Amino acid sequence: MSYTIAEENYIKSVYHLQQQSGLVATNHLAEALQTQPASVTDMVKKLLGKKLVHYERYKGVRLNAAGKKLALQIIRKHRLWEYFLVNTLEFGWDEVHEVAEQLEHVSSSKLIEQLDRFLGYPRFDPHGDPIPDKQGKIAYQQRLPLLDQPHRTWVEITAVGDESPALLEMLRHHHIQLGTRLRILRSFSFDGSIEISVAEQKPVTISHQLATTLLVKLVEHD
Amino acid sequence: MSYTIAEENYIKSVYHLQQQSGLVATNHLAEALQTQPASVTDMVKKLLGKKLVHYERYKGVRLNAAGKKLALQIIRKHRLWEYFLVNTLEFGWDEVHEVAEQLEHVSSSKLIEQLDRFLGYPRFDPHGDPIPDKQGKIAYQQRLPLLDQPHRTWVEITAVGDESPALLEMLRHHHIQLGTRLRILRSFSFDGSIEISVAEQKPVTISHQLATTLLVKLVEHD
DNA sequence: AATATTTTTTAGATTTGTCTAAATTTTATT
DNA sequence: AATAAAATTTAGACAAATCTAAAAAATATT
Repeated sequence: MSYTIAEENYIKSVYHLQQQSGLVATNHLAEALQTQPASVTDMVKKLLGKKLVHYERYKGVRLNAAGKKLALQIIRKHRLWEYFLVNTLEFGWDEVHEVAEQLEHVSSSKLIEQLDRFLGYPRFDPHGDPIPDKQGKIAYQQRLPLLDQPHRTWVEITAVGDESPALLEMLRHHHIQLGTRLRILRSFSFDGSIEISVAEQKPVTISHQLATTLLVKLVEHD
Repeated sequence: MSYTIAEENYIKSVYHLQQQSGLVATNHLAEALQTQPASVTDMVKKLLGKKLVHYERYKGVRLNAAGKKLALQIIRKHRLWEYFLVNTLEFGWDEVHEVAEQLEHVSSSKLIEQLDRFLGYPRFDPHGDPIPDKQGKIAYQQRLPLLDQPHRTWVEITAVGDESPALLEMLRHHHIQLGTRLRILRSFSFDGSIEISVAEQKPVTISHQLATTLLVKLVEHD
């Protein structure tokens, strides 16, 4: 079976929203999709007819198994294209979202398989979000706030809080990207800035604001 | 200004059909687009409203300057994606058309510019059709039937007659592809087959049927 | 030239996805 | 518990792109 672009966008939005709220409210979905609540009700009924969601009037929507599978396929396509745009076509990460929104609706299983292969089966997109595999399986990874980590513990950057070009510029300046290893050496109570050592280089200081955007996992260091 | 997928498909079809016939007939367009003549009339009126075509009732359509420019942009996207699919993602050339039909409607000038750059600014797609450049300029190349060429004259393959997997298999077997240099050594009247020398290798014989699919340009050989 | 055939257009209907305005249900407040 | 407010659904309408059937124009045939 195949789905329209509008249907795919609804399914993707429901998936993201239900991660937080379980049942997704009509108004919530309407806001996410920049549309009217009445339109949401209409479309949700259609998705119910196509057996992709559970839905009860005045209660809310959530995906059933088929809906989740579809959502993961779409998210897989979206994130693979984002990875492609950043790593192959040298897009800045602030420029990829809109284009990936379009590319994710191109329907060809061979295209996605070959793209995945060409890219080397990446498991995380440029923002650190996991790329579902062909079966929809997601690799999980810790995403702990850097600022919660004890001093001198080695960690690795797994994601960043936003996708602004300003943040990207900042990170480039400090040679920080996904996968970069670092540890906190000390923190300053005056302005909340912290001193870190990036990949065993000499220490640098970064602002509190920058530090809060960084999410990490714990790693053993030798 | 931006256009719907339906509008883009009409513009592309008019472009291809008017190459041959000048003015494009409603029925002709309907057949090419696998739709009803009545639908074509409706859409042509819309394209007229958007100032992309010349149109007179009962006479036919043709693109104006704006329509031609748009058509070339779409064809550029289509052929760049085909090149990408074959050369980067290792698609067989019989598998690319349907996917490129979808990708050509993705709208992002940065995407196309970066793709073009990544591919090395190719001027011909995998079938030998020219890829319009950013300005819509097309590189022309001779496409002479191989069988019309005098014996012992060096030529280079510039295009092939069809895109079947069977032909692709045949060409791979003989190490013939776009850009391959060869010359006819002799021809056999019995079955129309010809003996050729591919890239100075030892001569091989190919069938008349295969030979007729090959289009070439003349080259100087040293 | 008159008639038949083909091509094209018009008229009216359908589907998809959306909208506004009004009605209904749920939730919050007094 | 009654009422006010918020959320949601229903009803009816609209634009885009298509369709079928009928009418009109152009072309071909006798």
